[in-house]
Amino acid sequence: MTTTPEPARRDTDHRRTEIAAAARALIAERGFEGLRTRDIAERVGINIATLHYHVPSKEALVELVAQSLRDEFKAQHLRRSRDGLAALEVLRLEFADFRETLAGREAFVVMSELSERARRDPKVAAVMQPLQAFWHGQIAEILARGRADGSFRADLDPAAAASMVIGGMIASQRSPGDNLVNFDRVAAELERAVRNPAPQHSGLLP
Amino acid sequence: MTTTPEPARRDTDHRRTEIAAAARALIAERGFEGLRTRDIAERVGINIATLHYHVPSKEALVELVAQSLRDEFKAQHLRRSRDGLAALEVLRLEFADFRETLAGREAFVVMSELSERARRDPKVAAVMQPLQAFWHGQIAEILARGRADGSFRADLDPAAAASMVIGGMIASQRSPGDNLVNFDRVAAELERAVRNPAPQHSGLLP
DNA sequence: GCCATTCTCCATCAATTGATTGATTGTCTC
DNA sequence: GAGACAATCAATCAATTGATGGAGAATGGC
Repeated sequence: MTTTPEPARRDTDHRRTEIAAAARALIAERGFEGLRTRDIAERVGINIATLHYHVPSKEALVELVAQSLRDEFKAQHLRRSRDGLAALEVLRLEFADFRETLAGREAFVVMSELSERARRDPKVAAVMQPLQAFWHGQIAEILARGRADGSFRADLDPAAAASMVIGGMIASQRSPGDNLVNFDRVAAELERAVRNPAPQHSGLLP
Repeated sequence: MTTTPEPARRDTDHRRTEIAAAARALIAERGFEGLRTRDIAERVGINIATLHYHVPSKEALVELVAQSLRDEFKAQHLRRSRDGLAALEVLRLEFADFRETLAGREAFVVMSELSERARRDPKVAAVMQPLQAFWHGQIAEILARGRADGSFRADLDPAAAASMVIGGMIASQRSPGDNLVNFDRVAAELERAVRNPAPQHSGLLP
């Protein structure tokens, strides 16, 4: 790998992917404060100059990391088909998606870190904000559908409840103890929190 | 202030407070990545060497910031008396407390930043974790009380629901639009999410 | 008045860090 | 094989940054 010089072909995309992966790992370990271009280059097994050849600046590097995370979430979301499922079932798919991200740990930590950074880095915000808006919108839509078909509470505010759902999932990771166990408990509670306590019959209303 | 030399009395505590305040403001503006001891000293109006006289190292400085935030939250929590209030009323006090923190903006951002940093800085974790545990425990207790007296759902999981409440409050700040408006919407939704849809009469149960 | 203590600043260090320069190697095209 | 291009590295720069040493000024106790 490192000793045998790889074929000097046009693998800029490949190198950028490697760099993004190394950067993500380091961000997960030390946060943005501890992120050093040298460390990234070392982990990839290349010279700093080579790193700068593929990614011109640290700013561009952070943007690259944000994009790589966004692409991963997009791909993950598309992996599970939502066709013809009831609102509650789709909500459970969202839980499953997030649970999967949690299991890998790294992606979740990097996402938290990026969300924080997006507060003052417009380039990162430009990547993360649409992602978060999409996520929030998806869940709000699920909740609105469930409210309409009577499976969720009639007094549900879809947008506000979406924040509650997302926030609950994230906050479940701040408690001590096993991460996945905590998540499952909160997910179950979220389900009870949005379900209709007095579900309608499938028929019409007067 | 800067021209007139202040009386060189034993005001180390005062200086440390000033330093903590300046550090908090700078963390809110630029995050931990952008936190420079020189900038803090400049904002306080003292020399870097003087800063290091009062706070020996940057590590100690971060710890100081964490402590100052913890003390503020403690003081804020004690300001409102909870005596003799119903569970729902106490929950609303928690909402009011958080809303107050939000209005100041800085404390909320610094808290988020510190929570992130606590992940890999044991000294920060030692300050922040008990604080978060206390907050979570308080809310879980309120929820358990409300469940017991029938004002909250009977199938409530207090610990999980506490994560949901805290997470919802925090997540309300990630949505676009006015922060306080978003918070109020989510707080109202959280209230509906935990309330008992079929409240008992005030009498006994068989 | 004298001295210890506290607080402050000027000057400076040593290390770190993002970035660049110039040269080298291998591959593809013609 | 000559030229163009992609990819890589060793060496180095300039700026930043946390931290220190030593000296000066104000205060309080005696």
